[in-house]
Amino acid sequence: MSNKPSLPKGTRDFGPIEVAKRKYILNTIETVFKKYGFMPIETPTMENLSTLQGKYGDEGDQLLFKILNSGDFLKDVKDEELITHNSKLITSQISEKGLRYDLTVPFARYVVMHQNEITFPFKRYQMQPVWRADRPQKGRYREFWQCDADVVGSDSLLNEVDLIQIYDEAFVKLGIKNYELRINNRKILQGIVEEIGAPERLIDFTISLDKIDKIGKDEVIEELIDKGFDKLKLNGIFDILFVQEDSTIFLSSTKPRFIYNISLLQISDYYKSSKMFKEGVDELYKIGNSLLAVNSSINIKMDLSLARGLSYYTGCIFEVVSTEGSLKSSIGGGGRYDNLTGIFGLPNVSGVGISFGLDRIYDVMDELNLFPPTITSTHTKVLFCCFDSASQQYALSCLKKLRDENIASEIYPDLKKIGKQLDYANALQIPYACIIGDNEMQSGKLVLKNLQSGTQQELSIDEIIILLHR
RNA sequence: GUGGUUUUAGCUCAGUUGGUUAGAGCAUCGGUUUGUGGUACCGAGGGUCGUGGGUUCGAGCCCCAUAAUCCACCCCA
Repeated sequence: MSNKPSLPKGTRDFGPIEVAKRKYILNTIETVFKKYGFMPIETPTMENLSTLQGKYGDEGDQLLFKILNSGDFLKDVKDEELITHNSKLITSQISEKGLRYDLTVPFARYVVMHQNEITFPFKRYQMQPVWRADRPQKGRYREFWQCDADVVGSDSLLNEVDLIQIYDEAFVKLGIKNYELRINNRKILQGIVEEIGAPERLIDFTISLDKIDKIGKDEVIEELIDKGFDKLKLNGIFDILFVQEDSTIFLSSTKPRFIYNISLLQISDYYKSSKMFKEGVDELYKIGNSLLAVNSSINIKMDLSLARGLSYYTGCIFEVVSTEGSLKSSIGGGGRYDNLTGIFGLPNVSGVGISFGLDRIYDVMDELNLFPPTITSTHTKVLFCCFDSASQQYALSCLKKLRDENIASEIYPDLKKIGKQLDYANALQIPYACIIGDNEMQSGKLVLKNLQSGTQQELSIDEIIILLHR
């Protein structure tokens, strides 16, 4: 038992049943993506660090997994630089590539590189793993899958409306009925920080704001003052931000009904004086009206304290949380980004997208027992169990016939006792066993045993095929 | 980056104030039953108790260090 193998921190193996469950989620989401007109692409696991860095904020940059250059990677590092122990300086010289941190930035890179082949607006979906050098904990992994749907090359808010419906449709299909979709608009927050005279400090502001549920209004104000925000100007803000309680969009339990009360926002001074603030509010208002038009029963809630960490968002932002179960962190998120392709040299192409967090969705569904019981590790319908090598030979032609009929089947390869062979079928939840020995070979009638009911009957192979096709 | 938790059989965990040969359940394999599984019964294999030091006549248990793990914060899917 020396040298026990282990996995890198934050990574996991997936056995047959886990893979089956994960594929169930992926297929469900993919079906919805396709239904709304999205097309699949895939991008490489690794990207140039220059593509990834500077897109996710300082925090994100630190969480990038970097790939050591091949060969003599220290060749060009000068001795005096090594002595400085300046990791940032040296890292940039010994690492040029990194593992993708999300699917949005690689997608923006893809759009720029393939802009001449793409018909805009381009609606793509992408389901691939991403990597973050985070410290693992509940619902947090270093390797996890995201399922993204994005539209680029269209400013229309109908895209937001479509994406919101995709969220709802997918989660309902998966059985996650108790979820909450929170929506906000970065323009509103941007308008606020501009009005309080700190237009460059949106992220700083929102990070503190995000804690309002946890630590309360007073603490947030205190933290913002500590960060150097103007105390007097801050006071006015929270009158507006507390409007979030009244501006919840929800459906009454009896009759579908939108309540989208932004009247308090509209009369606020910010709404009159800040163009940015007004735009953000108007966008949310339009989205709400469109959702009303599709008579959607979506549980969506406007939450002005929703911030989201990724720095590339500029418009609407979304976040999805399961309100049932022990996992409190988000199982989906997204938003509009106006300048992401601009960074790569293709300006004036706005994009908006959403992401499903496969692994967290799995955790929620597993805890709440939302997977259909029909998901099993094997697809095998029939296991051939034979008494001797002669009947094994005989079984081979039967096996072939079933497989030709697309009936998943297999033969137990070893000549063990029938009981052991049936144990194998039970362990794998194979529904039928076909038992063959001397008697069966002579009569041509095989014993087909239903392993759930325990009943068995003698049938020809053709009769078996008919029975299994039902 | 900060704080805490846990670490004993393949898995989940017991293990008393420090005292002979470290246990259970599940899983695996074999048998009861050589043409029929799930239940039941019997049996077997499998552990330098995370690692390295220390205290002691004696350490799974006490002390120090270290690693891994999970959880919380930060941040995020």
